[in-house]
Amino acid sequence: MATKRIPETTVKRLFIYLREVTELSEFNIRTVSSSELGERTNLSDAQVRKDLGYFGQFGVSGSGYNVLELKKALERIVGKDKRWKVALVGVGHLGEALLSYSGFTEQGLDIVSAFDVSEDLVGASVKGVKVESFAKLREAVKENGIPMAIIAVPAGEAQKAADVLVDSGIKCILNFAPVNLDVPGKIKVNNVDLSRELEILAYFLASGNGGWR
Amino acid sequence: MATKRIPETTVKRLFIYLREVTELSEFNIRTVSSSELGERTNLSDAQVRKDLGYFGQFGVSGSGYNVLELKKALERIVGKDKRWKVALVGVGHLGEALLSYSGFTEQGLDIVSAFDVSEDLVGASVKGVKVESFAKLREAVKENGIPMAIIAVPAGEAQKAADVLVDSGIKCILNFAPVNLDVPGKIKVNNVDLSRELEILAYFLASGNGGWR
DNA sequence: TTCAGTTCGTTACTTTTTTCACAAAGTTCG
DNA sequence: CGAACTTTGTGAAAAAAGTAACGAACTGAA
Repeated sequence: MATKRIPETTVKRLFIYLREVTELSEFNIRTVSSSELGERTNLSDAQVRKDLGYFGQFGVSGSGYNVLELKKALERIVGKDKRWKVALVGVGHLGEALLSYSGFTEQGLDIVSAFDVSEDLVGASVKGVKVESFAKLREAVKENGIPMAIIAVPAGEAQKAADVLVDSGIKCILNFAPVNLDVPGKIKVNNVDLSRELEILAYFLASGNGGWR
Repeated sequence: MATKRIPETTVKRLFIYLREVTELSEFNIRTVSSSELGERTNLSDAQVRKDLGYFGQFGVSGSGYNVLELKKALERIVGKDKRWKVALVGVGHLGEALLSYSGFTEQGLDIVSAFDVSEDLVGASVKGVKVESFAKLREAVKENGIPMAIIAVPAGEAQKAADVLVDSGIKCILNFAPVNLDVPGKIKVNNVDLSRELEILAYFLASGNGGWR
């Protein structure tokens, strides 16, 4: 493997593989081949082998991958042996849904504090997390060394939220607001635009819908 | 332009451009150059021109693109001149957040009916949309010719939901459940895995976090 | 009108990502 | 053990995506 650059597309797929081997392990399935894994994930066998190949040799010729071993290896690779603190900015409907979502905790991600501008919300406790005033965001992130944040505020407020987060020393941001955040290059931003995902589907419907995949 | 295949990456960016020109038009800005548009979206000017080039010639040498014209052209291209009916399957926290989200309506996407297995929810009205029994999903989608659906049910129920949707003649699915849905190839699926988006950020933190972008 | 300065549209080039293909390694079964 | 399979890991080939470069078109000022 040496020190080769890992494509981001590969990184994304690692989580898909991990999800799959986790499920296989729950069914006590011992081994899985690259083609089986590919079928289950709609990817080619070659893609699976190449992706895993970036990180070492996990397979056995003739029989495939040991499910438990691969699971452990992937967990180590993606950093699932650690837990991460996350700050949530914006406790509207989406923010609340994110707080309620068990998926984060299961994956080692703990939303440790939530912030909102609404005085009605501040002080309330949503799913065991106390909502604090937006004014305290900067200090809280700084003091607790929280490395990542979720922005779930309206589009108009998102840049302001990002500015405060950047100032507080945040490292990465998951942004749900439909705007392009302007942040320093060293900060990694991941954008999720809920309506755009549906709009893309509408585009395919509109454009004669024929032949994808 | 002729009949050239449009890369999906380009399609995704069209929505980013559209968002930007919409904002520019609200500020009564008349023209925008590919480099300005690129700066605002963190893309290269060449990228902008190339993407738009797939669909025709919208620019004027020496001055750039007419904002209003480009906006209209993009709206037509992405099908925003139409409205789309959407079915929502699963009215948990996330489903509720999606129903409350104004972004969909603004973008021409109308969640016209919602379905859930919980008897407590059925009959209730969430944001003006009546929650119906999951048992009625098939018929409702069929009768109303609803072309797309959102799956916002727990992972364990997602495949079942997808099966019913496929059977009812759905064309596209936006899937929030962290599973790979097994559906016929003619059905377009878009997956959004909320926790994975955060996990990817955690991966970058874990992996020495140096040098992206 | 002319000229210097912009900016597009497009083709050629570069880089990245995916797929192919096959030797080497491991398995299974008689 | 040996023969017939299976399956990996990995370079080489192909495809896709992104960048660079440049002629042509347009603008605006002198």
